[in-house]
Amino acid sequence: MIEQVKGTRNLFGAESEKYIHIFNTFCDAFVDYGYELVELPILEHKELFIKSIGENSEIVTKQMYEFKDKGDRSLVLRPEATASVVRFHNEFFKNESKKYAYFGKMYRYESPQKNRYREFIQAGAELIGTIDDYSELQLLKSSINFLEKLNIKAKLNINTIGSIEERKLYIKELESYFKKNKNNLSKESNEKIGKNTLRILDSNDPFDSEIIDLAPVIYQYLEEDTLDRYENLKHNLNNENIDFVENSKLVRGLDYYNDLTFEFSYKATVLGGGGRYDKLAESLNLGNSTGVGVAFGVDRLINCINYVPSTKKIMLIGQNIDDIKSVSKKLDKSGVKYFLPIRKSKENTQYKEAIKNNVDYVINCTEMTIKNPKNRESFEFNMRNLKKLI
RNA sequence: GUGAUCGUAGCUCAGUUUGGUUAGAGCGCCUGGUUGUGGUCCAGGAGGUCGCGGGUUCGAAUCCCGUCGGUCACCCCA
Repeated sequence: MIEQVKGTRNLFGAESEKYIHIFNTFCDAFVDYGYELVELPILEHKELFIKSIGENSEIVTKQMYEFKDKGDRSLVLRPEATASVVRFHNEFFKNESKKYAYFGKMYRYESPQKNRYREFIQAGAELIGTIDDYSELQLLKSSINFLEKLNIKAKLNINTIGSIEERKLYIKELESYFKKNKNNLSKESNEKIGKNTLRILDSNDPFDSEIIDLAPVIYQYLEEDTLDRYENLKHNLNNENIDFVENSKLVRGLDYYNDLTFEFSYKATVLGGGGRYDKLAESLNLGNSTGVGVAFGVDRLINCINYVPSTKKIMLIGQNIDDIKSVSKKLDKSGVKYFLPIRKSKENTQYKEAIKNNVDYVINCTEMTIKNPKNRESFEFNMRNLKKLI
């Protein structure tokens, strides 16, 4: 038997219903509020991610699906979309400021487990061009609105990681601190010293916790301007009554962020995150647009929400096509949607099919009756009776 | 990349310890009948390369090796 590719997912039944609901909710929260939906290619040049995410990042060194096409181009399946959106923006709207929304598949070659797939879906939003603190605020507000519409009470964690220069300084200090204490750090963390020093802060090995707790905090290495901007954001959030937790150890996996970084988590799961990326366009040689963005893991949202569709399901049954046709014509005219039996099987079989599909009303097109299979109520079929029920 | 665990019918699983006719069950599916305040009941039927490949053996679902896939954890992340 041909098995499915490792780390891919088939969304079906209740899961695909959730998928539709999440997409619709995403459009309600972002697209309907002026974020323009952009459907970008899954294939991109490898270079785009090396120059944006960072040469030494885990994603670039280990996790990209890459190959040469027949024209000898080095292509990859996109591991994330922010760099693509920045590429798109600067290709077509270089001197403008715009808001974007995207919803699509991403690919990372990792070992799959709960809430982590090799082919996964991200829903994200980006504000690109000349942006400011108000841009950050509204992105966070839209994100919270999105999660609330999905009935998720997520926790917002925020942090500032300063400019790239400030961060360099901090990393240097952190590196020498960790080197001094390397005997009290786990093997994994030791391997990261010098290569991925910041990421050590993220370690959840209890052995590391003491050293990490006593590590120098980034805020000591930031310029007054940077801290002012951060204070300003916190002020704005408070002003909007948005709950957040400040976490000086919040370090995100992509190199291009500066100043603001944030994450939305629910229980132990990170549902989404993002931040500011003012130098991303520059590092791609695409100009000097600034930006801020968020991305949500749609698979994680699917795994986390409870959702029962609220529209009533109706199914028509009957063995005579003409009978069904006359009823369906009336429903079509009123814009009422319905299921049809998969074939002209016997009535009892069709009735069972309706029950299996969990429909709310069955219309028997031969008897011209409406039946509720849950409580066995029966009504004469006409549009007035039906409208009363749905 | 590392580790644990699983893989037999569409689904849930028994059978693997101790190798032995033609590999089973329940549910589901199909056909016919029954019921018609319709989900019941009866009869019949379809459906399996026992994940895949190799090895040991007279003989492998069963033992050994490899591999692919699922689940989970580490790592990392959304």
